[in-house]
Amino acid sequence: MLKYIVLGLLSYRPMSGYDIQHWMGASTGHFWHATLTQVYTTLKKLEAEGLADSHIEPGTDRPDRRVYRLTESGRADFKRWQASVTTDMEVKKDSLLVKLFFAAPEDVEGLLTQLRVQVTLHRQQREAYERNVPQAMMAFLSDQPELMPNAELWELTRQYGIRYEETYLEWLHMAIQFLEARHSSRPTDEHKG
Amino acid sequence: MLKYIVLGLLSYRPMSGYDIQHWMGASTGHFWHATLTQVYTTLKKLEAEGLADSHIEPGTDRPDRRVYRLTESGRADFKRWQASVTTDMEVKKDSLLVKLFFAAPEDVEGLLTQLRVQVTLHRQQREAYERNVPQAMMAFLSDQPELMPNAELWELTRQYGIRYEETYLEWLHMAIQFLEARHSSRPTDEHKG
DNA sequence: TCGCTCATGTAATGGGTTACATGATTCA
DNA sequence: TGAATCATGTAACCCATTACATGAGCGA
Repeated sequence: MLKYIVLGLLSYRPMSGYDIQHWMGASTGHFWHATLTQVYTTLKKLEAEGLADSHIEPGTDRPDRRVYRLTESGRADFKRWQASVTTDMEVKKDSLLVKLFFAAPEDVEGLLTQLRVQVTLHRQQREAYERNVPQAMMAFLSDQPELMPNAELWELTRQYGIRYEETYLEWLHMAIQFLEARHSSRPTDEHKG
Repeated sequence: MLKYIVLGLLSYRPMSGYDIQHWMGASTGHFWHATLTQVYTTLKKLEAEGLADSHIEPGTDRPDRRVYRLTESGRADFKRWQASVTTDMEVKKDSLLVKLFFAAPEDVEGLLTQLRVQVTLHRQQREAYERNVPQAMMAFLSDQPELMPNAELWELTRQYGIRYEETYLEWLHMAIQFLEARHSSRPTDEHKG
């Protein structure tokens, strides 16, 4: 799958591995990410498969860059993938839910701590979608104004991110309220006889 | 991570690999899943690490089963994990969003097809949370009524699943409406939630 | 001086999927 | 008769993470 994000970014313009990692973080980062290592190995594989080619761009006061460009074959492969209909739903793995599911029901305090930390994290994530992501999109567009029509699609995925975080936060509040209510209705051992 | 789902299920009662796969599908299936192969290899590793032990239960008219049971060490390891606070947010990878992000803006028809298929899939998923998941929980509880207090936590994760699917569906409708409007005034099939 | 950004990669390991291999019983 | 359920596993492969290795320039 990372293959297609890399092909997708290269379909906009030629890029180095470093560029790809950078723009991936700013654009698809909230629904797909990868480490730099993975990007470099993916690019190497794409070149071996003939879907991209590369050349070295010497840097004057910066390190040399290996810049990759889509080949015709690469562009065709990407279009073929775009046209294929996605019919499988991948499970969104979430270790917080695993923890909650298998928690000891009597350890309400521990659970509440976990959930409150998540509230902070998901708020930060929502902030990022509202501030950083639009900024990154603008930065990209100022380099390539011809991608303006694509920005509408980017915006749809950003809307998804915002809605997702809002739902997560609402659910967290609900869960916290529920557990708090349970907790206070259960007196501690000291009061029992 | 699968390690902890397996430990979690074994903390309820001793089980075979087949059992674990079965109950995982019915319980944590919507936020974590695994193939049978993976379950068997995970169990083997748990036994090698001394976190579980196993014995063969001969089957009379069915195949023999290798039943695993948590060791003290396994129970301690699981508790340690439960107490550790989850502070990293894992990115929920979604190839549909990748496709949407990198789509050709002029191919509105292709996009609409993709999105409409997703509506069907996510409706099915929502149905599953509303019908199959509660049934599976009941089935498990009828075997082990003492897990009744845990069922409240299971229910919280189910609520998460329902909310997630509803948000996804709302977002899909929004995206479809948006693209239809852009595309001009071509009437299409209905898609009500 | 410390940390960040720029810039490239290899090696080892771990996690997960697919294919392969086997075989009885039950139900439509 | 054919599919589903029950039940176990190995081998090969692919994908992803972490650690390792290098090194210049810039701003606080």
